[in-house]
Amino acid sequence: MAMAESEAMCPERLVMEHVTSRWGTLALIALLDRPHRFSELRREIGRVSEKMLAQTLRTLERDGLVHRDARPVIPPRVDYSLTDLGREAAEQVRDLARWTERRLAAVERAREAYDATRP
Amino acid sequence: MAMAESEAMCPERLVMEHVTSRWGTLALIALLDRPHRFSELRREIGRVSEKMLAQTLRTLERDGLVHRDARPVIPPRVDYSLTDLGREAAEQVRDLARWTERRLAAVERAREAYDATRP
DNA sequence: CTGTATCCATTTGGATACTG
DNA sequence: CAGTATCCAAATGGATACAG
Repeated sequence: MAMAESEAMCPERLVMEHVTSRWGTLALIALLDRPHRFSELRREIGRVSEKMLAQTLRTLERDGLVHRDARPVIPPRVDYSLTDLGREAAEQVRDLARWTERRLAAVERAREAYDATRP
Repeated sequence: MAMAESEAMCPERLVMEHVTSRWGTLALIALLDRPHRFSELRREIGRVSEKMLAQTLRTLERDGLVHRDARPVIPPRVDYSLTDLGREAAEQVRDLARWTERRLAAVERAREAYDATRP
C-alpha cells in the first residue's frame, strides 16, 4: 500500500492509493465474494505478512470501506466485510483486475516486441 | 509505481500494479485527455521527479499501454499518447478516480468517526 | 486466533549533475 | 528538451518474537 500519507497530498489521491494499493486491491476483491476472517484473508491473498494485512485492513476500515466485527470470544474471532461504500470501490477494482486478465496476452506480446528492439 | 518486479509474482498482478501505481494512474488519466510531451506531463501531474516519470512511462510503454513518439529534431521532442489497450485501461482508472472524487466526503466522515473512537 | 512491536533488507523516490 | 546516472534519504514490507 502506498501508505505514506506523510503530508500535503490531495486527499482524494490518498483514497485512490488505499484502494489501488497492492494488498488493498486483493483484500477488496476477496471481500467482494464474501466476508472473511483475518486468517482466511491471509490464506486467500497469499504471501502477505500479518503486519501488512493488518495495516491495510485498518486503513480501509478507517476510510469506511471495510467493516470490522471483533467478537469477544476466546480464541478471538474477527470478521471483515465490505460496507456499501467499499462494495462500490471493490466492484471497480475487480473490473480492472478482470480487464488485466483479459488483456494479459496482449500486454505480454507488447513486452516481447519492446524487449526485442533493445539490448 | 510498485515497480519492484523482482521475482515470482503472478504476471497479471504486475500489469495491475503498473496501471494502479501512483504515477501510472496520473499519467494515464492525463493522456486520456490528449497526447502530452514529457514536460507537459510533468507539469500536469505535478511534483513528480524526472526519474519517476521516465520510469513510469517506460514501463507503460513496454506493457503496450502508451505510445512513445520521439522526433529526431533539435531540441528533442517526444510525444506520449495512449494505445487502444492503454485507452481501455485509462478509462477504468479514470472511472475509479471519479468515484473517489464523488465519495470523498463520505470517506472523510468515516475517518472522523473512526478517529473519534480512538486515542 | 488476531493481532502488535521490533528489527532489518529491499525498494522507492527525490536532488543534483550531466549528456545528446 | 528529454532524458540518464549517481547518490542518498525515506518508506515499504518481511521475519520474528511476543501479547491478549
